[in-house]
Amino acid sequence: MDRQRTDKSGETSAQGRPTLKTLAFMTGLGVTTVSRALKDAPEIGAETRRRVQLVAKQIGYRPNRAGVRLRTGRTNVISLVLNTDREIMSFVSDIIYGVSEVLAETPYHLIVTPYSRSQDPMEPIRYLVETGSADGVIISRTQPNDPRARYMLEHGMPFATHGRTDMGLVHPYHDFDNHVFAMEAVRRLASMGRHKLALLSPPPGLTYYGHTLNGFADALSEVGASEIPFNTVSIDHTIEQIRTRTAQVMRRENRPDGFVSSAAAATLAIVAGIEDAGLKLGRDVDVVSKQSSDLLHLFRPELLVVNENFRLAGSDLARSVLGWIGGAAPGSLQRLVATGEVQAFSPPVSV
Amino acid sequence: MDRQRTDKSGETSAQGRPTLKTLAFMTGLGVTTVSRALKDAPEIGAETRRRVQLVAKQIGYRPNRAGVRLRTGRTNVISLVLNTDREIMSFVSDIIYGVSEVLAETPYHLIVTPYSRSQDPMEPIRYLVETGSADGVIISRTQPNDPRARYMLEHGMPFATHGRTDMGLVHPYHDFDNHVFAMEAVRRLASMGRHKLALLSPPPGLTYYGHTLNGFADALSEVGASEIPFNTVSIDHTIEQIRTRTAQVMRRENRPDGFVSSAAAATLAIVAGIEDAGLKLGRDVDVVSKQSSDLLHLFRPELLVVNENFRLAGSDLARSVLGWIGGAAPGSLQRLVATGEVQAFSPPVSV
DNA sequence: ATGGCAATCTGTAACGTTTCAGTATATTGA
DNA sequence: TCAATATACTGAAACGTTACAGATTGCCAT
Repeated sequence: MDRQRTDKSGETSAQGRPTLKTLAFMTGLGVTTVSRALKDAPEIGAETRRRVQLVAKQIGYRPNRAGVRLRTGRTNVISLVLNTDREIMSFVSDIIYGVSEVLAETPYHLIVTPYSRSQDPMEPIRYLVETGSADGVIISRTQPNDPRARYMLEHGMPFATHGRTDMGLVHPYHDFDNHVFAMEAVRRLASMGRHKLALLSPPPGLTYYGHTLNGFADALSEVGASEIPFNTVSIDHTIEQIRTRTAQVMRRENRPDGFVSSAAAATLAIVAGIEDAGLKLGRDVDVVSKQSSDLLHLFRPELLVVNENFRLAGSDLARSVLGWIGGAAPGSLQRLVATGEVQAFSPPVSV
Repeated sequence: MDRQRTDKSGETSAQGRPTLKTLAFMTGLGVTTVSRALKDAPEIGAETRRRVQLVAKQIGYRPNRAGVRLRTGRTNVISLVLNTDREIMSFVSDIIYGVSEVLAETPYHLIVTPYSRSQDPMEPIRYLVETGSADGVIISRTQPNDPRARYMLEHGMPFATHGRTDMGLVHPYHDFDNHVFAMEAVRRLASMGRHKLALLSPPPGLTYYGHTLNGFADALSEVGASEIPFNTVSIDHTIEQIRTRTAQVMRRENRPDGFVSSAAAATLAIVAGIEDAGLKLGRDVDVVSKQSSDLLHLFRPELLVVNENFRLAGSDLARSVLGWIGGAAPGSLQRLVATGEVQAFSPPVSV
């Protein structure tokens, strides 16, 4: 049995939603004419065009996505590829909101394609490309030599990355300037008299790990501060791991008097570790942290923060992919966001 | 020009991905036979079936979604409808992870359908139903008399709600027992000698607002405690609003000595407000809060918490919608999750 | 007049799938 | 032996869309 009762003439009987055939019947034109009239094709008379569009609006015609997709191969879908087991207190929702915001004005749908710990990160990408399930893809956790970017470039799938790559290939990206972030953080700590600094870095392997490390190192030598190694943990470790590791290092003789943290959740753990060791934030040690929502000052007003806007990242990434799909040069769709200044919430305690 | 070069026989030339026609050509069968063999139809010979399935696996055949969708009307899509401007420190990512987790094992894709402050919450629902863009829908921010649920029920769109409705209609839901949560919270506070309690409630209008209020009231009378009105704010208000309102109420003579908070982010604001008023958590006042990730004890170890698992909610909701689509009785797909016990992280200070 | 041409419009086919209505062959019952 | 029937398979049509290759009309230059 057929699920829809549409008679040959295209007259919708009761339930079926209108199709081109319906419009053709109502206007007395052929479906081809209707189709072209709706997309403002040049060889359609001005009056016919207006008439068709009016009727279409009146009866609430919406093109059938499956029909378009089958015929043209265009899916009107953007896929956001997400790792589902990193990042607590996650920025993921912000990115999704940002992407949604942009796609809402377009015929595009957002589909979320997950992959997990156990999987090859290439798997969802291959799936999307092979099945042609999306017109464009957004990926995060970008690596300097990212096989996903290379693969999509080779296969002509438009995409945008959250974070840059570093393999001489040109593609849209949105990135936060973590080099400058780390430098500003170090400078700020130095200006407060902190000169033995530890860095809680992003996970090694991701591009911004390098950016952060370089910025940190550059600023250290600029201000003449020294590094206390803290590289056995990264922001990908659990809260507990970071906390105990921080407590350990804070109990040592040569302990840091300043921390730079690349993520808000991790900062909670660092502070907890500091206090576990019997030390006090703002007196014995200062911490500069990135945050994506304005909450850390509630946690400890002594914290110094730099804001990273993931919602902006999301909308920017969405616009970039759409731009590439629309024919723009991928090289023109790259954006490096400048770090805002380091913000304090309580007056600094003199050391 | 056609985007794909597939000759009449179905032999894929280079780039095109295999279709039923390809399989038909390779096996020497008709497309109908191949189609039926792949879905284990009874009138296909056992050997043929195995042969077709083998070849299909070998060449990596995947049914074309647009083809299936056009022909059958099935989209293989579940839509998660989200409000994009509530909830900082949002549980949204957890729900998405939970849903993804379940859908990953199925042919279903997850599409995120947003709506914002300015829009009618019915709009995305109508869109989904009218365009048939999804086989099932998940909604949150459920109301006792929810027009979205009613509409989808009337139009035969399977769905599941995060939170219950209360209009005598039966549909799948996943809900956290906020009645019990509020009761346990009050009991715990009372057991610590706190008897003037304030409730930071969910936004009025949502179903669990009522559940929470009732649980709070029931327990108040049970333990003989009294309520300090705190209903000019809800967890939907901004951090700043909650903070200043808390500080106000804490400066009054008849101030609360205990808070029950329905959301973790709001709890940060409550504590900030308490401290703004020069009072101390654990000494002057205790706070019981729900949280969805295990972070509040880092914020203030004196906080008392109850965990709500949104990832579980997501996977549960996904399973429910799939179940309904698959023909299960909607009434059998309802789940009320019991509240875990109130957890403390530091020994209670005697009052 | 006639051929050419621009301006509008139209029918057909195809995208990949599933369903309907068969067809061909082998098997059974009388 | 012949018809009835079960088994295994098949072609055609349809879902809604767009691209291709016309078709029709009127108008102008020759």
